[in-house]
Amino acid sequence: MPKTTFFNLPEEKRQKIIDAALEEFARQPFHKAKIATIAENAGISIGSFYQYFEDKKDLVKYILNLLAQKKLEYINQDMVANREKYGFFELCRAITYSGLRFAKENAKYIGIANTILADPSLQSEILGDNEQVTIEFYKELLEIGLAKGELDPNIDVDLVARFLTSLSFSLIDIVYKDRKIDLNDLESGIKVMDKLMGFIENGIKKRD
Amino acid sequence: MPKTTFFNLPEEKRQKIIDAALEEFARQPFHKAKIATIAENAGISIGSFYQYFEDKKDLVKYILNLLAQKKLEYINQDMVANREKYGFFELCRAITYSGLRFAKENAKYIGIANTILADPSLQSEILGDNEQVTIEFYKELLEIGLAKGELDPNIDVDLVARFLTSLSFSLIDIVYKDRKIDLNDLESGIKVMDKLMGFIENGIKKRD
DNA sequence: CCATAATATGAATATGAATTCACATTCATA
DNA sequence: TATGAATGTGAATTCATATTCATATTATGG
Repeated sequence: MPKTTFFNLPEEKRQKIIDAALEEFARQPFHKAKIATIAENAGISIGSFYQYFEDKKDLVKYILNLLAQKKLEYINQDMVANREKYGFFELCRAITYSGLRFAKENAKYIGIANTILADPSLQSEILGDNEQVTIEFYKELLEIGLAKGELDPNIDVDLVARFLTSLSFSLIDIVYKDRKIDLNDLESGIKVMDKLMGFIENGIKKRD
Repeated sequence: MPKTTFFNLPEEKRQKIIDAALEEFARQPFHKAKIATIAENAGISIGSFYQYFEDKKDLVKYILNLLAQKKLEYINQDMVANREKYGFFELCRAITYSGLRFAKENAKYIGIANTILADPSLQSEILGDNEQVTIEFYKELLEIGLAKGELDPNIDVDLVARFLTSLSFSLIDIVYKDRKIDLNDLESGIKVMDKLMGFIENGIKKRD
């Protein structure tokens, strides 16, 4: 957690620091990202940086949390809260779509988590069980879908949940990495998503 | 490329160095991996290391090439050479299966490429178009499948090829990361694979 | 307007490796 | 077995950065 001094800062200055950090971590992996660069781009001195943050890890943790939070804001909270009211595939589509919008609007930053997590020693410490949370969430959706008879009762919930999690990351990857897919044109992104959903739906929906 | 001195080394010693490097790069991302540790575990001096390799990058490139080569050896060369003789899904299964066997037998090392490539500055330099090659390969298989009428003519070859590539990485990921799936029991790995293939087949095969 | 606290600063210091280098050892050949 | 070229060595050097700290500046409230 940043020190209180950081939170005492005027909004604008705080944002400038966050932006500079995002910029740097998007460009470099943790061990190459320079505090000096971040400080310079934020228009503060190195000393000030240490006034605000415990150390580099403190900053990175904070940045990752911000991103996670931001991503959450993209998903339709009503749907999540009332998940029983919606169909499984409907929910899946909505979640995937929100992921897409997030990726589109934060293209520069979605690589950060991956870059950071490439360091096994940071993995456990910083992100921990974030992925696990996603898997659990999908499992819950699958259980609901099964109870409603929407899904093939033979599916292995655990396995499919893992797939869905993995697929959603893949999707982001495809949209993010491929220059072929123009992020400014959400249409094409949606096409990709529909393809993905088609795979899944065909794979696990209940057959008559 | 390692210097000639490296290739003059007795097989055994060379292997020891490679093993030590694999070990270290599997544990640490590029910038944290220590030459000193590699040298020590290989039973050579740091000085010798620089007798054999230009620098750290030189070593990493070499190691990644070795892994890529090794992975290739796992796929059925006959099937690849005579790809027209086999069905699309048959080929997909075989390729995925070989990836699985590779993962099983090299569990420790399959994270290396990912870890290395998390560093954007190494990405282009070291791996470059390795992924592109995979995409192209799948595209070719898809074209053949289309020509034979095995596949839904409406699929977007480019997009599906990207998916297949991404999925194959996901599969490895799932098998690799999840402790739930016991790698010593290839059976369960095959089950995962069949699930995956089911998704794909249902998603893109020709319907009557 | 002063005193004290809070904040800002960047040069100085600490740290952690990569890389070099001067010297030691081994080995192939005469 | 003598010789020097090839190889081996790890302490010393260099370099890049995180972190600290003494000092300056600014804010606060009495």
